[in-house]
Order: sequence, then C-alpha cells, then structure tokens
Amino acid sequence: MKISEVLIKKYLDIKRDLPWRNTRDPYLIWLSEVILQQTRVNQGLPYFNAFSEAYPDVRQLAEAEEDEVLRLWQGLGYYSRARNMHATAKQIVEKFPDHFPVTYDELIRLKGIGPYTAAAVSSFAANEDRAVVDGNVIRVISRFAGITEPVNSTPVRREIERIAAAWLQPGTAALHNQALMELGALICKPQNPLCHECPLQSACAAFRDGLTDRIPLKTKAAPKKERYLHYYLGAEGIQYIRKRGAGDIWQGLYEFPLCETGGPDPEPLPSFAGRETAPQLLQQAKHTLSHQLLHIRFWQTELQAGHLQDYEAVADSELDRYGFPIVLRKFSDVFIAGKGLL
DNA sequence: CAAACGTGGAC
DNA sequence: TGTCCAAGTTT
Repeated sequence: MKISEVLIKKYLDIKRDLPWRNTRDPYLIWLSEVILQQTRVNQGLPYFNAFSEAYPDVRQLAEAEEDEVLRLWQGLGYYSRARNMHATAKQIVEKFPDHFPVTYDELIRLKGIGPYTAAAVSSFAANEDRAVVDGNVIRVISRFAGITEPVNSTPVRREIERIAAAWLQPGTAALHNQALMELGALICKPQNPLCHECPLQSACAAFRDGLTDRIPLKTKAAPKKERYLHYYLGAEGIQYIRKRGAGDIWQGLYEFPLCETGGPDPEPLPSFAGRETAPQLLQQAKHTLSHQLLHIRFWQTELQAGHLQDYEAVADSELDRYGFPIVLRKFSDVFIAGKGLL
C-alpha cells in the first residue's frame, strides 16, 4: 500500500466533522483557510460560523464595510488577515464576476493567499494536484524522514516540499491533503504524539530512533527586546486617543497618549508638560509580543478620573488582566469602528 | 530572509 | 509561571 492510501484510510476513520469539510464552495473553503492560518480549529470555528452567516458569499463580504469586517474579527488576532481578506473579496468580485477562482495560479496572486492557502483551496475545492505544506505536514514528514536539521531553512524546506509532492497521488489531492494534516493535528502532534495510533509508525524514522520529541527542530527565536511604554490616562487624555500607524506593533489599533523611554523612568508628554503636577503611577503591566517584552506603565494625568469608569464599563479580558486597556481592541466597538468618541 | 504579526491552550 | 506553538503571509 502506498503512503497516501494508508493516510486516507486512517483519515476516514478519525476525521473531525467540521463545517468547511461539508462544502465544496471555494469561497467558504477560502474563508476557513484564512481564519485557520496560525489558528487552532477550536479558536477559529466560532469565527467561521459568524462570517459564513454574516457573509454567505464573496459578494456580500466585498460589499461590507471594512470596520464591520474588523469588528467580526475582533479577538482572533493577526488583523491584517481580515483586511487582506476583505480587499481580496472586492478584487475577486471585480476580476472574477461569475466564478470564484479555484486554480493555484489564480489564487496565489491574491492578497493574503500564499503557497499554503493557494494549494489548500485549489486542492479542496477543485481537487487540483497540489500538495499542501503547513506546520502539520512539516512535522509529519520531518519525523517520518528523520530530518534532524532545523526545518526552517530553505534547503530543508525544499526537501520537505519534494517529499510532500512525491506522496501525493494524482487525482486524490482533496482527500490526501486533509488526511495528512489531520494526522498531524490529531496523532503526529507536536508534543506527546500518539505513535501507537499512527498508520506510518512502521516506516517512521523518528519513531524508530526515538526522536519524535526532537523533530522537527527549529532554530530558536532571538531574545526578546525590552521596551518601556508610558501611557497617560485620565479625562484629559481621552481627547488625545490616537490610532497607531505603520511600522511598529499594534498597527491600526487605538491607544491613549504615551511616551516610550529606554528605561523605567517616564518623561512628560508635550501635550501635558507644565500643565499639572507629577503624574501619579496607577499600575504596571508586562505584555509579551513575538520578540518583545513590553513594560507598560499607566500614569494618571489628573485626579478626577470619571471618564475612566466609562472605559472600564466596556472592558474585556484585557482590562481584567491589566486594569486598564493598553490598546483599544476587541472590547471597543466604537473605536474599532472609528466612530463614537473619535 | 529575518522579523513582525495575536491569541489561547497545553504542559 | 514561562515557554512553546497553531491549517502562514507579508515586507
């Protein structure tokens, strides 16, 4: 039996019943793939349901306001996915008036669609012979082939793509790709893989050599850079709430006026300089992003903080953690929508 | 090509 | 509690 046959047989046995598997509508498949980029099924599922209900087809998504799309996306993270998805919906309606693009070559040109998503949509929706290579596939293949070098290098990456393409039997891509990824998600897991349930066990190099906990190897990330952000809260600061620009973290999100320093000591903001006594430290928090450790300090710019109560009233889990919003994100429809107080 | 992008679950 | 990491893409 070929590898692909073994994978598909196991898949039919263990597959989860997921809404985007009960359709061949390329729009819904694309929607699910964008939502699931770097996102677990359990986290993305409610968002898929919300989007497929709010926008049943690509035209309705294209006709929506971007603010409305972003509001539905609140809490999912990687917000550029939502902006790209919306822009791409508009582009598809314009350039493909009577059919959703389903070929790899058409899809790869669109915003927010890279090699993985183009292969996924073209294979799932049209059974095009494209082998998907995502985190699951990298893990399964690197273990199976016993690749002990770091997988995040171009040569190793190409080798994995070569093996993935070799495993694919023509005409089976839709099923085969799902099967391979489902194996990675449910059995060949990152930690504690269930090798005793794996149909590839007898031929797996990592299992044979006891290396499943060391493969795939990834070169470790750079140490986090420390940054100090001082936010000035208070009734007066509300009128200075601004949207963050490009080229740094939290792009497009909203925040209170701040200054960034090289260390724990704050500096007065020009807007407030000389206008009050020394700001009072309200609270400190730490926030980690990919390669940054943010030290965040909240300062009160004046004594009466009545307006802060208004913010707390619409607070979400981030307020629960830090006491104050760092950036105004999912708790604030008014700010995401760019209306209300702005 | 390295770095940036978000959040929540697992250990 | 801290680290890893999850159906990647963009710059």
